[in-house]
Amino acid sequence: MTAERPILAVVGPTASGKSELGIALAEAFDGEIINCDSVQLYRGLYVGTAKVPPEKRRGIPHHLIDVLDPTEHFTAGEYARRALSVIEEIEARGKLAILVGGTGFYIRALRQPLFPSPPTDLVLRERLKRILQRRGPPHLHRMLARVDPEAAARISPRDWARTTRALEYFFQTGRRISEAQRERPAPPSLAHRLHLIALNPPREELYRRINRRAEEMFARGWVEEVQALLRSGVPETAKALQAHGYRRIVQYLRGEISLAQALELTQRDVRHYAKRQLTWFRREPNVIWFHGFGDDPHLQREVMRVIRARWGELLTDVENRAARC
RNA sequence: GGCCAGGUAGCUCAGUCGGUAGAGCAGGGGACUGAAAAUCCCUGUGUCGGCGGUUCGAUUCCGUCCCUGGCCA
Repeated sequence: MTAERPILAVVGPTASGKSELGIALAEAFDGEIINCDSVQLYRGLYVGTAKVPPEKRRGIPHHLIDVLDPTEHFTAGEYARRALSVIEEIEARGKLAILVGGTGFYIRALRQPLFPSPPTDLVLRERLKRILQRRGPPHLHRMLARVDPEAAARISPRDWARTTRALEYFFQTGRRISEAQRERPAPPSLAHRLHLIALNPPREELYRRINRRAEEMFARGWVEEVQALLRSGVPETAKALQAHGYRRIVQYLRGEISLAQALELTQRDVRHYAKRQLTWFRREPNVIWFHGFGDDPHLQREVMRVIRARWGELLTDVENRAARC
């Protein structure tokens, strides 16, 4: 069996150097980058998102970045559709598609499509949210148990996010989500060509980087960015403002916590998140792990070596071509 | 130097009327089917400051020493 042209995804915990590695790979193999980070999709959030600014992209096209307003609602299903069409465009140009980002759920939704579902009914969601606030998660869970016992059995009574989703689906369609979830469509034909380049740096060093990066972001005007967003009319409840740090700064601006607490809580939130990301990617198929940071030139060379060994003849090898001339 | 209050898990502390101890946070592991930077689940052996004494048995009582904080000189 002959190898097929790969689609790469640079994944791993936040602050592990995915963006740098992605750009290095795009330069080496004539690629374009597709963002796979649920927050970098939003415009107006810069200080706290670690987006690579356009002037540092070294001419590499970046897709699905800054494509949503902070108030816009977005889903993994929508991401999968858009990423799929971007991948097709990139490959039609004869380029290598490189997904870069830490949102594992989006990659999974791309590889293994979600069951068919109507788009989120935000009015219904708001109603359920009010019930949740008044009566608490177990009450919602009891509602679910009445209409979809199977789903309720699988979802923890305190897991209000999944409970809400299951109820939403039921009220929108009259069907049980536990049945619908079995009806996953066939994966897109390119799914099996997707290979994850996963970064797993030393944990202590990763946490040090996360802590330091959060401090720098505060020093670079993170609070001011949030104030500007709020002033421009973005509500505190906007999805984009629920991202790490952003939510803590909103709490700070409301006087609920001190600035020092906002920083500490942000650092902790991000560390927890990094750990969850690692848990997620450990479960994914088609993963090649690398133990280090993506901005480390040694690691970059190692990744390129592995890619060449595996798909060399299928890729446009910019570096080797240059060497031959 | 004197008096007082403390020294128990990485941190903050609870507790044992004497039978070798447990919470929160941190840390670790896991789940994840259209909010995913979301949401949820599991996970606690540590010379109970050191050394002596009393006791069948001391982290707990007594003595002493060391350390930290406060007040007084």
